Amino acid sequence: MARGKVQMKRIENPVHRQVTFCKRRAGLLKKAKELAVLCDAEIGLFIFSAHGKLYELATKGTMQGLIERYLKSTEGAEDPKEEINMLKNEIEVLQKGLRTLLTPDLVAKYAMATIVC
Amino acid sequence: MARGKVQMKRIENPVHRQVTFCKRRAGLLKKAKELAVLCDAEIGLFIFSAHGKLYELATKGTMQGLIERYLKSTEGAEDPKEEINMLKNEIEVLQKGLRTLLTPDLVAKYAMATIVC
DNA sequence: GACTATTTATAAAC
DNA sequence: GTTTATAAATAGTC
Repeated sequence: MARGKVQMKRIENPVHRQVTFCKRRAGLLKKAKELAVLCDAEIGLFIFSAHGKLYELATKGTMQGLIERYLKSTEGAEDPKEEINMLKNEIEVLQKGLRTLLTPDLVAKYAMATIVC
Repeated sequence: MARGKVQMKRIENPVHRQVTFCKRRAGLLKKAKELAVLCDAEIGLFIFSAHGKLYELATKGTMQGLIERYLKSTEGAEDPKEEINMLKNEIEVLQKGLRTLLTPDLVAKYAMATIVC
């Protein structure tokens, strides 16, 4: 994001990857706290490093408490909801990829604009 | 963050709060995905809006799977003795670092030798 | 682990 | 939802 765009793929250089992990992890935790404070939300966030180390944030109470709330709010429709969300995510990713390749006339030609229901 | 700094407290205007919630929630989810991809991390993130609506992201597998991993990695680590020992070790390391910097007369002057209980 | 040049995120205003 | 001016995050560097 600075002094050069970043490619959205795994950083291969282990030193660069570790440095970026530290910086962005700190940034992510900060943003999560800010969202919770500014907008009165409750956030549970946990990050496993590639080597298995855990970093966590629970903006209210304990992570266990938030996890219980999460499980309660999802119980009853777990599997279908999970699958639907994963499929929606995949569609989103594919569509973003498509948009970068398609010119407006190609879109018109193949009517790709209606790819989404 | 733009056209004016933001005060780190709950946004009182409900419209502003809702708009900010949508924008920042999207930003937070994006940042989490980026961290996972760039640094080969696994992230579980769930957000309850002030009104109880759930937004979630699991960068690998399902949130249930990540929660299980989280619970495993934290179980057993709650032993107070374990944490006390780790903190004592850290203090020892820091003190050794200090001693390499302090000359005897500085130690005498500030009585740093008694910094630990 | 501090310093910029840049990119990104986003608050306010449409 | 789009735009735009500005604040924040951060990639590369030392």
